[in-house]
Amino acid sequence: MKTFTEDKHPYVIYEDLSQRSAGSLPQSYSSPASGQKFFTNLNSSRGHSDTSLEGDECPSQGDVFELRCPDDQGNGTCLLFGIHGPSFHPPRHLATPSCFPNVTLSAMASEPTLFEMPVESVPEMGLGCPWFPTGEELCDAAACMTSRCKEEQRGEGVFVKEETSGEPVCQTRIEKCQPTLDHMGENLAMKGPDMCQVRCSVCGAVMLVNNTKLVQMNDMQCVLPGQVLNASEQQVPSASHRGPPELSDTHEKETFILGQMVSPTPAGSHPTMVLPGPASPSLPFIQAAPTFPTVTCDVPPETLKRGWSSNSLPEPCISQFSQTACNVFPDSKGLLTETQPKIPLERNQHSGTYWDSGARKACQCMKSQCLKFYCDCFANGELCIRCNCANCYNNMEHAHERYKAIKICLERNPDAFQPKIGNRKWGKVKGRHNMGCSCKRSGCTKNYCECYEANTICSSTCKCVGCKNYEEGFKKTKGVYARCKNDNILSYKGNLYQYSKCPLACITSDVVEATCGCLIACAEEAEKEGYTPPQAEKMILQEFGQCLTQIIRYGLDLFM
DNA sequence: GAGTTTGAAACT
DNA sequence: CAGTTTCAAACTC
Repeated sequence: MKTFTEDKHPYVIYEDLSQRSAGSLPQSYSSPASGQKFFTNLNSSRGHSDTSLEGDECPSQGDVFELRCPDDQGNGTCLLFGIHGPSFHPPRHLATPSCFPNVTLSAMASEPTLFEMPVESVPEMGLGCPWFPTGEELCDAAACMTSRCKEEQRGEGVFVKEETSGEPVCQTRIEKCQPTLDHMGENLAMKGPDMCQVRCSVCGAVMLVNNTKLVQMNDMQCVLPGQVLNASEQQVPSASHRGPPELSDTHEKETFILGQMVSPTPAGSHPTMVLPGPASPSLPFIQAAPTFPTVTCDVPPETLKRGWSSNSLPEPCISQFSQTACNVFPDSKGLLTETQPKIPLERNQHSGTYWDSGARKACQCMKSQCLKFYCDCFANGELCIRCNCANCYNNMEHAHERYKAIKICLERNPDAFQPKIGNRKWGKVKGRHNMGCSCKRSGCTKNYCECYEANTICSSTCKCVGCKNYEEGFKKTKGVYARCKNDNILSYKGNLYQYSKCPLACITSDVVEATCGCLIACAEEAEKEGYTPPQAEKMILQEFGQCLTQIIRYGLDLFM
């Protein structure tokens, strides 16, 4: 194992893949950034790469890991695992599907896809961090669960999923659950109707869903091709389902269900179909389930015609899993169709992501295929759902193209999908725009301005001209500074020429005052945020550096 | 709703 | 890296 630092991110790389396969790799390692301990799930007996992170502690902010796990041929498959949280927007990490058979992506995509994991919300589970895929990945997983399968309802809430060959591969049961809590302590059930739990009785795959939102999923491993135990024929499973013996053996020996190691279903017995009660101690994470990116499916359950019952996983979600993404809507005759009416949302309906509780803004991209940052959906890391776009590729039907686009963006800017608004707070407004704006005509007082649109004031990172986007209270107390630091300095251009041709002449008393204003504001902010003196000092120095940079830049501009 | 304006993103 | 083009949202009429 090698640890090194590249850019700001520490990496851990397993170079000797045979070492890992042999099981000699440490069962745990420490984050080079935080010192936190991680456990690697090194169950190599399954015959395929299944490296995952299942530690008793969660990754911390800033941790980025790169793991290599071998595929069946022993080739190293690169897995990037980045943790940038905690933040409201979950961090992202890249993973190759083959590395995570437990989330069944291997059956869904041939290319890596984005994972997301809200590190601050991981509950204490005893066995460590489960994977918390996005709604998108949940769709993938569920699609995997349903791919090659057809659903057949056998009794209320019980479904047998069969391969098209007719051999059952998975049985699930759906039951209503008691309200679950997200990491903010909010009651998810308060946000939506019936909460259901979907569990595969064969392998323990678990999803939490409600009528409109698929909330959580755990262990979808039963859907892996060749890894699935035949529920009704466990004693003598067919070769097509058992897969390599070692896979099934492993599967039978160790199955993680809801964060607990449980005994496998006894051979020959009928799989247990009764779910533990919602308050069952065997469901520790349900008590404090983290908030998930949710996928809204707007088809009323009563309109569903087949498959899942009205109090279960809704049909549109299933559709979305296979990426006819919530496009199944009842037509005038009440029949489900694929022609979803595109519903324009109100303008300025805040462009919240699906992390927000509010409605998501629909894009109207015409030429970008929604695979460029022109598209807000794509830029927010979302799939286009109910958008008014044309020739959209920002969906799982074009997962390959989408992945490529994501990859390009990340290559161009590794933080491309990080939220643009930082956590720093200025008065009542939200944080700062990380990149700053470059407005020239709008005065930063219209929604053209990203800072203004995000309800943030412009900062020294902005390159705007004629900025009027500053905090009013600041204007009264801080004088010159209040005119926006950036614009403030720019505004001296005219006067500077009058003084001298020395670049230092740009450091007028006004500029000094403005700079001091910046620093004082920074100090006040640090105080308000409760930063420690070293933190505050660092923050102020950084601010000072930015001010100096601006002064130098504009000074040079003026006298060149 | 069509046309214009705007600024971010993409491109050169 | 700067200038230009493309793009989609915001805005105006």
